[in-house]
Amino acid sequence: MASKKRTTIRDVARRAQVAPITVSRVVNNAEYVSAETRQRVEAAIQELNYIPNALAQSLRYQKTNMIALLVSDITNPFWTTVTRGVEDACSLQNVNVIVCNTDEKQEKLDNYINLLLQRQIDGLIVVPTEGYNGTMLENLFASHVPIVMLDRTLKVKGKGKIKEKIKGKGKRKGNHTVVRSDSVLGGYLLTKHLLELGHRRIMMISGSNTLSTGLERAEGYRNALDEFGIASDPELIRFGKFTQQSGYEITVDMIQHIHPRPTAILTANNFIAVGAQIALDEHQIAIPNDISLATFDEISAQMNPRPFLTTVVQNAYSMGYEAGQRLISLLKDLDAAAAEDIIMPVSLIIRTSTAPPRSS
Amino acid sequence: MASKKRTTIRDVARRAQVAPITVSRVVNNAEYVSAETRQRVEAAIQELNYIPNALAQSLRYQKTNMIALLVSDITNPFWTTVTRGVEDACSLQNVNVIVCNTDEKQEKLDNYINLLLQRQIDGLIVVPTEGYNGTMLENLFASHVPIVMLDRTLKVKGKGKIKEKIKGKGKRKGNHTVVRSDSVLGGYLLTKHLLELGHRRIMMISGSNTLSTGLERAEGYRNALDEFGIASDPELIRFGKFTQQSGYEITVDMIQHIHPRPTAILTANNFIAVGAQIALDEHQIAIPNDISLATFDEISAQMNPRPFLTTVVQNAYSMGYEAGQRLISLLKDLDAAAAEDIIMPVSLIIRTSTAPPRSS
DNA sequence: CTGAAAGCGCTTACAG
DNA sequence: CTGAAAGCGCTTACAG
Repeated sequence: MASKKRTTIRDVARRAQVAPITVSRVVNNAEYVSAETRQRVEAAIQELNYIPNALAQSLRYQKTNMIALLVSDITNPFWTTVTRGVEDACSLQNVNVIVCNTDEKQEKLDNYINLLLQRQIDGLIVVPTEGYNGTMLENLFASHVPIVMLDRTLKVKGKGKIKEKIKGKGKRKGNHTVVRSDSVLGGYLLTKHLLELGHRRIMMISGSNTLSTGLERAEGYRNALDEFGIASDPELIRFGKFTQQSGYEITVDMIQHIHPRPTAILTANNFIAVGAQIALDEHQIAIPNDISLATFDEISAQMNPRPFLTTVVQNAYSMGYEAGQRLISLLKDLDAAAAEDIIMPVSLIIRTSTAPPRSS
Repeated sequence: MASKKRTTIRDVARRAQVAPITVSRVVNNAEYVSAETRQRVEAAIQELNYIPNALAQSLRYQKTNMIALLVSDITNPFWTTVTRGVEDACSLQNVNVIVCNTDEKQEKLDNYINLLLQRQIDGLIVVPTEGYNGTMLENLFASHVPIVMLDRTLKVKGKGKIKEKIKGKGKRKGNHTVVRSDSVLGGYLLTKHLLELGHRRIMMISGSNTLSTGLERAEGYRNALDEFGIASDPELIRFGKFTQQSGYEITVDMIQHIHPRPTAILTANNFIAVGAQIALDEHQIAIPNDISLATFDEISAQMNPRPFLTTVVQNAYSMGYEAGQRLISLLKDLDAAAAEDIIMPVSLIIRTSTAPPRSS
């Protein structure tokens, strides 16, 4: 059987007739190495096809130059775009990004965190999973590893430790900061738009009520109703999941059970919107003639080549980029965690899925 | 600023009043450690929240227990399913999988390979990118790192080294094997189905002609035509990319320029099919009344809740699982690379997108 | 059952 | 400009 050993710095040193440390100097093109020696070493590196062992380097440097991005659903185009932003911000600083898909599963998140800590990851960007109540996030916050909480924060019922540690609004210590979109504003803008069109019975189909995004988008909805002096009907606010399935089910349920029917629906993300669309479609309820539909986030271009949904868009790329930058500054100085949360702006795009209600 | 140092085995040893090696024994629950000592050490581990440094372990073991999966497009549900198969096969053996998305870009593939080799990855599962002509794959084959080439092999024009090394059919040495679907058979089955329905002008829209999958699916198509004694019209075979865009463009081009129009289209993957569908739709060409459409791979459930396309399906999950298993056996014994390529079966699912041609 | 020594591959001081 | 020693955190092989 062929030898499995990889070429080491010692092999190169022997071949170039120098000490290992000299090879190291050439590789890291540092300090004074005579042109002649350098050439000899470089030749040896070429000939032996030497690749430095990053494990040994990291062990010595006490730094891996790797950060991880833990996202909840890599198939969502929103997250692939965020990922691109993170990668671009990090590659400028020669930091490598490991992308891990938690698939909205707490065990996966916990496994990854554990694995990454073992592998001495320099820092983490974490999108917590729905309804998270695992233990690793707490461990993580207890560690000195810099963290950026992305998009969502956890809202735990009761005053758990995690809540305190994770909320972090205005907090001045700890090893993390938060980068997220202005969900409250987004919910407000969408609702206000519908109210201004004349809608009075507006249904909010949100995601998980264990996630800040789910709660805050509903909060913005309520704020707008308040502003217009409309009492919010509890029947018209539903929490579920941020999935197509959930959007579909809640919409069907609404169609069957809520009378009079709302004249507009507001969904808390793109997947929910698609589910709602399918349900409305199946029941021959026309958008916007019979019901208006507005949503957070764009539908993927593939599923929806000609966008027609009125939407609040988050700038996914910028959000990723900011998160990457912030984590890198934490890497350099953990105290930077004290800095304010980064709250990304959102903007309303009005398209043809929203119109005045028929009755008005 | 808070200390960034993580807890080491030495800290634990000090606390538990034992030697570091004893802590190591407890952690790896190996050999004889007295119950009393073990308890003391475990307590110290708990109290200090000790996490072993996998970098140091890997350096010592000369093994990382990590393999990487380099896929061409993580947004394609085919590849997410393959990924799940790889992960399941590997997790049974306590091997961790790093998933990297090359996005069909050669530079990304080369970067990842380089990075992963530096990080001493134990083995790789690689889906080469379209039109690859980089250098890292060659380096990789020159190394002793076990590799599984997945789904596609590279076809380089002329007899390049890479070609020889990668084709590997029946070869008895080297550090890799190939796991792929039976593309020739798939192309044959789809075409035969259309021929049996009475179609005689069948257009094949394939992907890249630098990839085995693109070429072999067209080969199966030609085989079936041969069998039915039909001369293949070069105008009716088109290579492009495995993308929706490419499928769309080629279909539009066909609609505008090819007369008489083919009565059936065969697309080499799901994305091409979606592009073709959209183009046909835009030109009010009905499926299957005006033209039949058959394809490789399923369309994602999201885009297509009620499947109606006649399809050759590859078992993506099994393919991933087999690839994972094969790589793990290579890890244990590189000579296993000598084993035969694994060629996964495909099967034809007939739905409503194919029907006899109108003229017949 | 427990520990001191040596070494995985590299780099940071420190000498020359 | 070049190198010998020491150490990053861990475990193997050898002593006791």
